Amino acid sequence: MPPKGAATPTAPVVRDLPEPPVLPEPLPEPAIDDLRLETVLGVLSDPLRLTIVRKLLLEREQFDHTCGWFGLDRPKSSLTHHFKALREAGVIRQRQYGLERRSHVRRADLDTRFPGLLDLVIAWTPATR
Amino acid sequence: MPPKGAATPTAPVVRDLPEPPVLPEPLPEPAIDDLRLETVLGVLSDPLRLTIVRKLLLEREQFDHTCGWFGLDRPKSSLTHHFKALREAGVIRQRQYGLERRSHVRRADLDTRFPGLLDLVIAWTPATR
DNA sequence: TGCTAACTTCGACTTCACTCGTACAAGTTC
DNA sequence: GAACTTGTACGAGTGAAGTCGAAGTTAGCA
Repeated sequence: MPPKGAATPTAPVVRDLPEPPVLPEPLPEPAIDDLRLETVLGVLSDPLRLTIVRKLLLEREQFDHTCGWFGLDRPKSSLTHHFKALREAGVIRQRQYGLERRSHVRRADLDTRFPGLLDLVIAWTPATR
Repeated sequence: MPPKGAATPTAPVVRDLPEPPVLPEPLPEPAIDDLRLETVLGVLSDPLRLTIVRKLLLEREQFDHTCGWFGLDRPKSSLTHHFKALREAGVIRQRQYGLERRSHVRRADLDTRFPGLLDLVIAWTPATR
């Protein structure tokens, strides 16, 4: 992921950028050494959450995405629940951009602690029934 | 422990049961193409079941093992529950040897469908607390 | 100042999974 | 056949997790 917090010599006067010049702090999440396999597996054992993580991995991972970007047909309160579960298990990182809460997969951390796991998520396809 | 299913010729009357084959048939289990990642992850998200699978993988995998072999400090009915869950998810194969029901990991099937997953189980260690 | 959008928090409901006691079944051994 | 061993089946209790409506919070904006 490219570091975009570098102070540019040209002071930004344009304010409608999708990405603020300073990256917001991530919401509370477990440190890489606190990631637990059983917790990560448990949080990934849900088809909806597998869909979320897989979509994050496949499409434009270099950017964060809002909850609404996924186009999931669930109430917002349900989505909040699942995104929170993913974040507290250490699978995704969430940052607050003004009103929006954007997410991306902690790919480097997961590849370090559980190599190959995200490849299984990418290869996953929903059940056909 | 080797299988001891050899029928003794001193049996007075052969019941109307079929002659036992060399290797007992596996208990009902999903075919390899029916293995579902979300189901396998869900069944492996339990520390006790991770312990069972990891022990099967690490110690003398070439043999089947009975439930009692694991030395788990749980009632038998609880162990039955977990072994059944593992078998129905496709993680282990169980065969009936007389009184005993022996289990081993479906390593080849899992490596084919979910490469790298069992390596994560082997590398897993229980939480220290 | 008030409206809107994006998301959270709360709470209730439901469903599901884990735990385990009890009873039962099937081989083994004496 | 009786006792023992190994494990299953059933069912109840408990707690965790998913679902989602309703109300609240916050940032941007007119």
